[in-house]
Amino acid sequence: MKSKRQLQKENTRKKIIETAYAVYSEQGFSATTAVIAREAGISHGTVFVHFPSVENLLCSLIEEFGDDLGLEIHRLAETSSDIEEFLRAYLNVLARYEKFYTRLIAERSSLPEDSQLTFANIGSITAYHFSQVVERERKVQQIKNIPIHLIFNTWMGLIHYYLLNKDLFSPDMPLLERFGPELTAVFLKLIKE
Amino acid sequence: MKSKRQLQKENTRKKIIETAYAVYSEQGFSATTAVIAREAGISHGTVFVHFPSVENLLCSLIEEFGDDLGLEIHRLAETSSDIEEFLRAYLNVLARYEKFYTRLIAERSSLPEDSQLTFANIGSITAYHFSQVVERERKVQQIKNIPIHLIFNTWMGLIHYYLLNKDLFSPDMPLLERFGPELTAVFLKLIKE
DNA sequence: AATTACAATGAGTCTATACTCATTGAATGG
DNA sequence: CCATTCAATGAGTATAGACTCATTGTAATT
Repeated sequence: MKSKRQLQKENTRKKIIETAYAVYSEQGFSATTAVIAREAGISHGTVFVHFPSVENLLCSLIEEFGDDLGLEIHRLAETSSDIEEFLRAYLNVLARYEKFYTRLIAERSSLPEDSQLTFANIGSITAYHFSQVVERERKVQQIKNIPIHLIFNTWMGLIHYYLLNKDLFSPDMPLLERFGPELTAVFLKLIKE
Repeated sequence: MKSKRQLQKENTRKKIIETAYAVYSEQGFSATTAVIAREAGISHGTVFVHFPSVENLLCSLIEEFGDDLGLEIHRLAETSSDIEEFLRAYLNVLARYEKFYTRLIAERSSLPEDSQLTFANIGSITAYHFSQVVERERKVQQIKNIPIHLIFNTWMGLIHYYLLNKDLFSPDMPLLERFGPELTAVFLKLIKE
């Protein structure tokens, strides 16, 4: 049985994580603890009651995010019947996290090393499931004779390039909503014989 | 006729630009003016005699870099006989600036707005010449019926993705030297019928 | 009811780094 | 040869932002 205090503490921790997620999504990772505390409606010092450092907060946040995203991608890889369906579904999931994900890829190099590693895991998981789906597809359809990791990297490169240049391509609406279908179609056209 | 003083001043300015270029290439743009001054063998205050702010120094630096790179790409677009030759030559030029260029794309979002705009110009110039070369090629060879800007963005996405993940793909040697030819070959295979 | 534990507070400390400016000494010009 | 200019200096200032800790008030325990 959880005491009132424990519950309160957990709530506060959750509140910080949620607020940090929202604030970082909007302002990027240079947002300060002061802003997060204000938005969360708590005092500045409280952040450090729950997390020993911003670095630690950030890492917890990315870990949680990675677990979520990884889980969804895993599910997609199992349920999708072909590569087209998988790519579409993948972009739909990514679209839900678009702002945060875009911040991650845009500012990755300025994150603490721990956070970078945690984020790199998300990449590995995605690569793994992507490869599975393509291998399955190869038995059914003609896909160009190109190493699978290069096919994957072309896909990720294309999606990341668009996300990173959202200001250029789709300044006024979510990028994946605007360009997801077109990018999927073009990518499929490229990899097929 | 230039006085000894003018020469001295120009030299110091050049020295600062060169040193900043080298330091930023190695350490990223979070490198401090203190480090640049030390490496340049001048005192800290001198930096601010020549540039009103780090922001201004950075912008001058990127402008100069962009002019160089733009000029070379322009030349390549005119001299290359086909797309394969152009892409090869393009990567060779980029390889000379690899470290700095990679820092730019990795840390772009944390640069001051001026610098981001200056850098965006480099992208436009590249896109323009790239398109020219592909249009020329289209008359000679079968290239998939895909809008040219998407072909360009796929190429840039692929190259940037590899540069941004250099640690993963080629931690111990320049990335473009290691992967340039392979990436060119795969890209050409993708866009041809 | 009294005592203890502890989540939360927020004013205050510490550090990093951009930027300033009075001073210096060499180059320039009359 | 003296006066003036100005590039260069580097100790000093200002600011931002992470992190601390003595204090507070409420929940838990006795």
